[in-house]
Amino acid sequence: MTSESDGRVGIDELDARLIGLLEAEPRIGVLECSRRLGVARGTVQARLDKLASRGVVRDFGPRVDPAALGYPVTAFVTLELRQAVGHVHMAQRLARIPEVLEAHTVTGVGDMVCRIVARTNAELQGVIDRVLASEGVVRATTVIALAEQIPYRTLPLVREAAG
Amino acid sequence: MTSESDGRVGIDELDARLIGLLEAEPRIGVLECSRRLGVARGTVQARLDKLASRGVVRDFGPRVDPAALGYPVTAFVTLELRQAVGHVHMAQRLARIPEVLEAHTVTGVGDMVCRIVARTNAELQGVIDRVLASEGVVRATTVIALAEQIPYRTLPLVREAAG
DNA sequence: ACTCTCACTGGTCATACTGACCAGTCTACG
DNA sequence: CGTAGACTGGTCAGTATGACCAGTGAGAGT
Repeated sequence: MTSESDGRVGIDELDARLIGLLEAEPRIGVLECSRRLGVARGTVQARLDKLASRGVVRDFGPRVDPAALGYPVTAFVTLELRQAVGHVHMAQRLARIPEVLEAHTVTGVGDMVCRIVARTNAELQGVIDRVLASEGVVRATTVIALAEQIPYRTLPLVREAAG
Repeated sequence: MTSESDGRVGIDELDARLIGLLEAEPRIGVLECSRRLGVARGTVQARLDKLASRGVVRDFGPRVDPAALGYPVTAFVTLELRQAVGHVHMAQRLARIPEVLEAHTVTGVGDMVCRIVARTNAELQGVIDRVLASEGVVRATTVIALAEQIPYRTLPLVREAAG
């Protein structure tokens, strides 16, 4: 189970190669993976099962591109909440806005950070308005993402974890 | 092709249900999808092909959970760059740090926002140091994500786009 | 009214992947 | 030294896949 020397279960170099392979070509299937990695099919299957059961690989769901859906504008909004309003309550409100793709509570002056998208810069205003419509927001700071210099990735991290 | 009335190609309600289905249970395959959606298999296949070719569904790659990999700490770092240093150059430097999962150039006083992860809060410092080691960073603001109130999602947006 | 195009249906077909097994080998470890 | 765990290389039946096809219905354009 690739416990290096400590008790932690970690990631194998084979695991990393497997994930990398599936990342690059998700459609190839277990058999082809085993061929390319030079191991038996059962091994690949076992590794995948283990990665899935440990939660390292959550699933193989479709990765939707909001831009292709017609929402090319991305922005990050930092919310400062009135003390009285709980994060959970705020999160529930945000969850009802489809354009809110993600929300975190964070340290610092801002209490929450969320990622929102919109069809246009003009509509972005509308989305922000809906976010702010929730009473309890004392202040909000919005920055618009101009370019995705590094698109979301986990591969380097996986390789790093594999050692 | 689901052009509502304007020239734009959009998303169908069937498309949305299909994506939702695959999001919930990615392993079921085309045939099972067709059964659950009550349409012919060829239709599902055609829809999927179209969604893929239009880029709405980028791929079905493995979704890796950094926390399960041993990196439970997430933080957002806002970088203010010296004018002389180009974003591209900075992005290249950041790309070499595995813990940097994502980076955007943004409007506002900060010039870049990036998402980083670390094994512990202590190691987070190390990661930030590596980010700041890149000359050209005038100032950096870090906020640590305490909780993921809304995990990254696109389904509501897909449904919204489907109308 | 006619025809064209397009999407969908419901069916077939051969291919080949899947998940389940199994015995045997090798290594690390107590 | 013996055991547990991981990997190999093989088989097996079941079944999904991708590629087809003819026929139908709706909508657009002539």
